[in-house]
Amino acid sequence: MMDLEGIESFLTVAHKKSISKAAASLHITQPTLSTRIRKLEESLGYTLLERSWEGVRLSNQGYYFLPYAIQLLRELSNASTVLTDFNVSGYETSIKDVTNNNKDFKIGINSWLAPVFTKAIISVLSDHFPHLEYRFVTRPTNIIKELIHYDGIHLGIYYHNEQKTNFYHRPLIEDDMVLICSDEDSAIIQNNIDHIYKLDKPYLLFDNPILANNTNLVNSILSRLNINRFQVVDDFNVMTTYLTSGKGYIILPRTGLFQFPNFPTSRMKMIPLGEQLPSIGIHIGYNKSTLFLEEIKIIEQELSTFFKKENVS
Amino acid sequence: MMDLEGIESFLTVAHKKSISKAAASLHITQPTLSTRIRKLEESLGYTLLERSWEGVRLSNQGYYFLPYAIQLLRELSNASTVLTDFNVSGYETSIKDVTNNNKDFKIGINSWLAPVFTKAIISVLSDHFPHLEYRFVTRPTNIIKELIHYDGIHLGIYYHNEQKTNFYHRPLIEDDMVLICSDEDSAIIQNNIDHIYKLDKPYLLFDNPILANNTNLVNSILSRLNINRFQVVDDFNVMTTYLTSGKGYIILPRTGLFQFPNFPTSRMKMIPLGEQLPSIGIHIGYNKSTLFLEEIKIIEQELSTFFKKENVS
DNA sequence: TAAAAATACTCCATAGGTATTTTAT
DNA sequence: ATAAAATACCTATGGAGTATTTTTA
Repeated sequence: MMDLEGIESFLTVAHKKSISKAAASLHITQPTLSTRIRKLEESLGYTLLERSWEGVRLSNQGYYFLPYAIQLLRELSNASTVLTDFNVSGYETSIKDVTNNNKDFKIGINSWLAPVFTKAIISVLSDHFPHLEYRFVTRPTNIIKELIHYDGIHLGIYYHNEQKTNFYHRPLIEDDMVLICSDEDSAIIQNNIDHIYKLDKPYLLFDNPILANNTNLVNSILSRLNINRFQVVDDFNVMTTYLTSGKGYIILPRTGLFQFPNFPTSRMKMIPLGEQLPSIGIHIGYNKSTLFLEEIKIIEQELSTFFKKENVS
Repeated sequence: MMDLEGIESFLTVAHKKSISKAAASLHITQPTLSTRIRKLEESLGYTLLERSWEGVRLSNQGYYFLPYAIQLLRELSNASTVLTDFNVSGYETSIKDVTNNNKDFKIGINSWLAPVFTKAIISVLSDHFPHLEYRFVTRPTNIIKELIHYDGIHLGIYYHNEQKTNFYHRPLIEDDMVLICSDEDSAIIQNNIDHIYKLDKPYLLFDNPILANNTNLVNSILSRLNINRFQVVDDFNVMTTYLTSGKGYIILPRTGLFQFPNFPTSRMKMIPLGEQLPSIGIHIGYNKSTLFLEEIKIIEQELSTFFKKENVS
């Protein structure tokens, strides 16, 4: 199994651009570090370094892996910072609220769906359970699903994807896909996605975690539209800049529009794709053995009737 | 050093609520799992489980740690999904763009600062280097700093914090802090933060990564304003819902306002704090030995003059 | 040929297993 | 008394070191 020390070592090698030098700075021998890195590469299944007599340089995969390596290690230390450093700084009584979530009702929501559902949920809860303590956990779909499985949250709302669930879940509403592009480009496309080849622009592709959570969906869109050129983007704000600068176009669930600051703007157009692409389901899921079954039932029911009346705008 | 297997094991224990049962499902013996978990607790520095004769349950820290454990493991598998699964699905030539970032100019920007800087940077680059291939990397401040250090990006823009840097960096602009609250609450506060005690509402506190990246800043705000009650929030959209529902207030750098969808709205007010709280610097940083020094110099210069003219709105 | 990484081989630290004890109700 | 976790002790795998070989400009 993989060791975090191997990942730390990889970072040092990336910085020193040499296994020998990195080994020296880590106070271990060169062969030790050499095998450590090779072990890491083996357990990952791809090569991180390109070796040469002058030292090493990162491979494409190594470059892609680098931010994940850093983030992964920092996630650990961030959690520990809150749990250790913070609790000693004189806020013992109050800062406990950060971590004292043992008995709160915890609602997990996919990040893109937060603006759609939080308001409705808050109002249902204050109507029916005014004294209930609750908290939202906002993460990508797969994390929400795992949090339900591991009892880290009591209720989850997420986009349906290929990943199996071993808890109860059912669809809340169906969301359709829309195409977002600049004003001028929308005139070219004329509501028909088969015209997108006319745009000589890249498809804007969200990087992880979206990409890994929706490999099938992304693949089907790319092949349906014969897309062979794209630009990878890792953030909604950057996406907005690319779109308003006319540097590309993207296909999203309609609910994703809530992520754009100040949508609609004059520089961005939304084209509903209706039947041209399959819709995507938004699901609600929970363990039936949860403590908060009563609360969940009411939320489930209220959200269903709420969305029967008015569509997602 | 910590082992990912220990973290996986912790998740199984969380699910099974018993070390013995988790051990059985992992096909290891109970004492093995017992010591494995204790090793994990020792290296983290806090207790994850509350043991009893009926089994185990998560401690407060265990509950807080759980989403980090999941996210950390999935980060790894997400990176690998893109690097392995994706490359075999018939898009060998095009999907390479996702990972083939070996020679692109990579610009790291703090997530909150992306809407402030990306547009300006894109226009500088298309003016001066129309053929340059570039890419934005949007992460929390500390990740951006580490990415510069490990040569994962060539240029970074981030909020200045206590963490030391071992590369060149200098301030671009100073940002002041603002208080955001509901319309009614702003009438009570009257532009003076010493009146916030009059609001009988929690301070809305961003969870990690913001929290771990700004412990000093957060501590100084909490003690300056004598805040002893707060609500932890992990997402800007959820924050927006809390604010517009009048469920709390928050203090942010002014540039953070760009994160709110549709700001300003009628239900939210911004109160500039001016001299009442210290300002926060926005820095630009890079390794002076980078390949893209020419590009960086011009970006640095253009951004400086750009922000001398017009303030951050 | 020289400077780097890889390989071969030995050794010991530690993770895992078995048997047993402790704990709490 | 029982069902769980913890402890003691032994064993064996694998990570780290030393010495040496391979690689490539």
